Amino acid sequence: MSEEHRCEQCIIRQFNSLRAMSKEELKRVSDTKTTKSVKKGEAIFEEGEKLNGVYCVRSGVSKLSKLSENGKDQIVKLASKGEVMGQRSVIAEESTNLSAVAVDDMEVCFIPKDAIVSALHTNPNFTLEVLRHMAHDLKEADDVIVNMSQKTVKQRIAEAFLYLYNNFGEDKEGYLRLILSREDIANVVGTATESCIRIISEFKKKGYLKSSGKRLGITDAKKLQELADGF
Amino acid sequence: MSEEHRCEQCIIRQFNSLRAMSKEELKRVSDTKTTKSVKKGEAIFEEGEKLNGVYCVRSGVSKLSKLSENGKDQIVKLASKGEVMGQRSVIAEESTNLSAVAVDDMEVCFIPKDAIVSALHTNPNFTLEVLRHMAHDLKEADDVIVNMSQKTVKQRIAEAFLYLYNNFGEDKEGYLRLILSREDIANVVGTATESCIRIISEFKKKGYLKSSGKRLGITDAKKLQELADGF
DNA sequence: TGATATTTATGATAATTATCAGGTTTTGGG
DNA sequence: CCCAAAACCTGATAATTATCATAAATATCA
Repeated sequence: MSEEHRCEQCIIRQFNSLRAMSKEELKRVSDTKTTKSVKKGEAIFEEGEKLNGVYCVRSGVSKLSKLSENGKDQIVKLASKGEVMGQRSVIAEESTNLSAVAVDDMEVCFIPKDAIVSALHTNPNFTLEVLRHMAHDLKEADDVIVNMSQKTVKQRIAEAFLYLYNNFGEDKEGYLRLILSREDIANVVGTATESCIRIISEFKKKGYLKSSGKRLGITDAKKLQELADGF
Repeated sequence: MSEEHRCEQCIIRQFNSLRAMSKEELKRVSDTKTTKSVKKGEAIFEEGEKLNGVYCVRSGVSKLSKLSENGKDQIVKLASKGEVMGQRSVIAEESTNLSAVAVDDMEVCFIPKDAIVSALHTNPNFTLEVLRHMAHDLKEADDVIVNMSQKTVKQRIAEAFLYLYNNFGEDKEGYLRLILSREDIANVVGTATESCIRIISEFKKKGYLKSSGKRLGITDAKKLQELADGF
């Protein structure tokens, strides 16, 4: 299975910190990694687990979420092609605070921690690259905090659709490529599923969104943007 | 001014990533750093600025906040002794997304970026140490996101007081050492100032909090904890 | 110290959002 | 293809929170 792809040739790598690795380091990663298929809805890892490595997404999308006491999931991030999941846990040598569940059918590479950790100790370029990524993630997290506390649910939902459009694009008929359930959207935005459904219906009536089957598409991005910005 | 303290002897350093620096690197930091007093209410840097270095807090507390469109500040973090501010901006070579304003009278050391950046490129231990700190901050940020979206204002205020107690302690009479205005507390919690005041009044009536002048103290930590956890 | 500004407080009301309860539609597996 | 399960939808209502208005207490400083 691990003969299928060599990391050295993997294009995915260009998108993440692994590109800062040396030939030798990459070889080691490639020799120890395993590729894994994950069906839609399956978990890759669960909150509280100790991870023995990181997961590099080859295809598909995973939701990273955290359960709260009241039983609701808060989706903190959607990880897709090229993103590495579980870094934080490996770096800080703690158990994960997030669960990763496949939103799509996925292909992920599991890279045992040893190869990562030893590179972190010896290759400052790699470490710095990981650090840059994490700095970026932290900035994004700050933005999310501000949005959560200062914007209304309606604004946050408008923003979520623009996010889905910008990060995952749309198909030829103008429907968002990433298909999320209303419940998942609610969990991204941090609201009740019913409230989310109600607002999506409203947006459809007003002509900002369209739907066909389970697919949703944006029909008036400008209006959504205005809404998200608070007019 | 920079002769006042040598970083090599500075105890503060033990609390942050600088402890992973070599003797030579520290010497360079110490030679280029400047110490600065900041009066309560003064800004250390403002959102959008490009930082030419980082600020290491020697004493006092600073709020790191972000302005939202509606004119409200969201406080994302309170930085105190030993914490380094502005790292993210320097590492990612972007302008800051946060403003830093003194909550107390403060003493901070400004460390020009060159000394930091060159250490990041050559000393993997230092880079890794910074990375570990950032991984920790990111985990905390995720927790904040979940709290913001899943907990009520009342729960978040209860939590905020426990946070203030755990991180800054109390004086001999049992009042919180860090004195924040109701508005600042509201901005930490992400709510309207009036709502914050109302809930603090309620907590005082119920005997969870006490106040004297501008000081506030916890009188029933257990109840606050139960409240924060949702009974 | 007294005048002024700021902060804290509280009431009334409106807006937002969650919850509960019942539907309908859609989907996926046998 | 059919049937159960899941997802989606809508209404009624309750709970939470924001907003506006106004007053009292406190801090600041000339």
